[in-house]
Amino acid sequence: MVQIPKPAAPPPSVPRSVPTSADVARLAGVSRATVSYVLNNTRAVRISEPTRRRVQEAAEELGYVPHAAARSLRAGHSRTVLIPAPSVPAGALYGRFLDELQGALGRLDYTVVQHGTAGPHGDEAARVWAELRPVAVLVPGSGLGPRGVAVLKRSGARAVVTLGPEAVEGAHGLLMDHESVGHRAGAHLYDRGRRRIGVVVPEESGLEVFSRPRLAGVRRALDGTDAGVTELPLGYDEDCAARLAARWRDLGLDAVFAYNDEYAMLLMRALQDVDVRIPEETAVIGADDLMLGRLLRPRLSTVHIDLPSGRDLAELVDRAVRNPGAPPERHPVLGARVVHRESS
Amino acid sequence: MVQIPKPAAPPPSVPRSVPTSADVARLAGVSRATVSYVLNNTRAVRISEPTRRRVQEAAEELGYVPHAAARSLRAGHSRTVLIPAPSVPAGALYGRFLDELQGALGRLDYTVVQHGTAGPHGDEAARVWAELRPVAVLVPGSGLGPRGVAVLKRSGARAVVTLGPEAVEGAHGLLMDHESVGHRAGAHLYDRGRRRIGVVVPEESGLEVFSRPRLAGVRRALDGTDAGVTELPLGYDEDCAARLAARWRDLGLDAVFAYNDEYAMLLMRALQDVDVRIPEETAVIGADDLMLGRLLRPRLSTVHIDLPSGRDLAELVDRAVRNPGAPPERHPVLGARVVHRESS
DNA sequence: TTGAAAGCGTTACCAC
DNA sequence: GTGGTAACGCTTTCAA
Repeated sequence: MVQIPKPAAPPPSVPRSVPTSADVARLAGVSRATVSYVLNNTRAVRISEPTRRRVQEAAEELGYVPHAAARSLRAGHSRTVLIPAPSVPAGALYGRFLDELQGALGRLDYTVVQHGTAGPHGDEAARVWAELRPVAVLVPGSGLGPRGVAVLKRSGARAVVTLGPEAVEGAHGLLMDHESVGHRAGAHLYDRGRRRIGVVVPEESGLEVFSRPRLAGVRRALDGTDAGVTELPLGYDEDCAARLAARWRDLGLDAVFAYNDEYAMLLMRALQDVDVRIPEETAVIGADDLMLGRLLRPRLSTVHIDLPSGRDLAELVDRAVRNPGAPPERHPVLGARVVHRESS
Repeated sequence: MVQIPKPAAPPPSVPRSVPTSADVARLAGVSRATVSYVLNNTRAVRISEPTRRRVQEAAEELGYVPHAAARSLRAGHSRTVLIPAPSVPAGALYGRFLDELQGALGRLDYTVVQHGTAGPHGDEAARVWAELRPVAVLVPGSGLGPRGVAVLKRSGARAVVTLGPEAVEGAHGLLMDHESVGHRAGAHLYDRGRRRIGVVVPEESGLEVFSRPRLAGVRRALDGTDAGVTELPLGYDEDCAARLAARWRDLGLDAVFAYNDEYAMLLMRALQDVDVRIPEETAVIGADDLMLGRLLRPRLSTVHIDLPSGRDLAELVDRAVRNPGAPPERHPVLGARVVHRESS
């Protein structure tokens, strides 16, 4: 059979295939090099104005769009910052933070890509991420170990930043100190004279990364005092909350740290429905300082967490990319502080 | 100066560059082709077990990870579904929907990429998206016109699906019928005997796409009746809400459709703070049927919106990718219905 | 000022 | 069974 090297004359009315720079060159009557020069505004080479125009018109007419993969393959690097989508429905706080971060990275000329990892987790997922050859990877939550970091770095990632509670070897870290969130909450309740303190632990899987250190923080705050801590598993669901509220008086608690503001709202409502007076009978404190806490009655006390601005984190990434040899930066995210309102 | 073609012996302790399949082949003592066969489990070719093993061990040792860009460049297509991050802080409803969709697409073996477009909007942005050569693009909100769709299709996107309120030429569409959301709310309030109806219109920019049709829907519901509609601009902010509440009695309204549950909560609280009785004095209804509405007192009436499941949308995408010639599917998202609780 | 050609990492088609 | 080789789309030296 004869192999036809190229379809002789593809009817111009049906441009089935995606136009390439070669097509543009052909139409403009120049070489592919010239097309590249014109479309990238290469300063080192001067192209005559008429040629320039012909190329631009040809590109326009064909609807030519450069192929990012081919470009970065040739260049040997990309400016893609990969942010795996958290496997856990993260809170509203994280959502806002992410938006801000995306904007800031965009302004530094990075392309932000959020990758929804369907299957594998942790170090498994790192291999998938590495296939995309990002220049930097920002990993929320925990789950990535030193092995995963190594995989990413070996495949060209110049910066790996974890946003989880603990530092990972080889990676920069924004260390969310959830333990101190719990500590602040526990100390606050203790100072207000509470001694039998409940701590809500969400039943939703994946949230343990945050809830465990928060619980530990409360424990540490009350360690060596006459106060006791009771763990309260709770699903994010009206029924679960109602069931917990139903046995509230048997629990004999005088305060509760409700993991975050959303769980606090859920629990507070359930308690009010069974006539537990807040804060007289039971004090309630949440965390994250969401708007909704201010709208509740009584107004919800909360632990405000000072996340770094998206700009700060974007600059950390940029710094790390520019200087990949530098030792990992570890930024403890401080600034957890109690906002005392009416519920405690 | 003499150009050295290849560094003679890069010290194996410092593998500075990213390992390629050629490196694996070299280490295993086979050709690149064989490496490809082994690592991709190519059925058509049988590779001897010892060779197989050698290749796998070499890949393991080098920490080889295939280069997705090179692969899809060679293959001529990718399985990337691009979802631009909405320029607007979308609500919690959309967030959950997106999570579900990501999972469903992942299960169909697509790679979901959320692209945070920093700068340009609409058809401008389409060019940037097209550079990534996605097999499908899912555009939330409006802003993409027929030109943008054409750009995407010409650069190889086999499916473009818009999630906005109106159909776009050439694109499949999940038509969020926000007009009928407003219509349902308006009709409900009218049926409850309300005649002077306020409609909250968020001041946050970008939300007009949703708020305008919702307002129009209320207007249509009350058209030709003795009821009147008052537009109420409101920023998502306690102060704005307080200012609006302060002049509430001057407005003389007996009902309000608060755009969505979050704005409803904000406004309801502000009204209660100035002793406007709900629902006696003013009925309040929101939209989106968020959990928080059930937790408010009085319980918040709302318009529940039946979004298609992530699985449904994933299947629409898959169908469209498999059969790009098919005419655009237009799915009106129906199922807006009032959930009557206590606030109206 | 423009063109020819090499090469980025991968895979598929043919020979051996 | 295994190994060359070409090609995907792009940029960039080098040469004309």
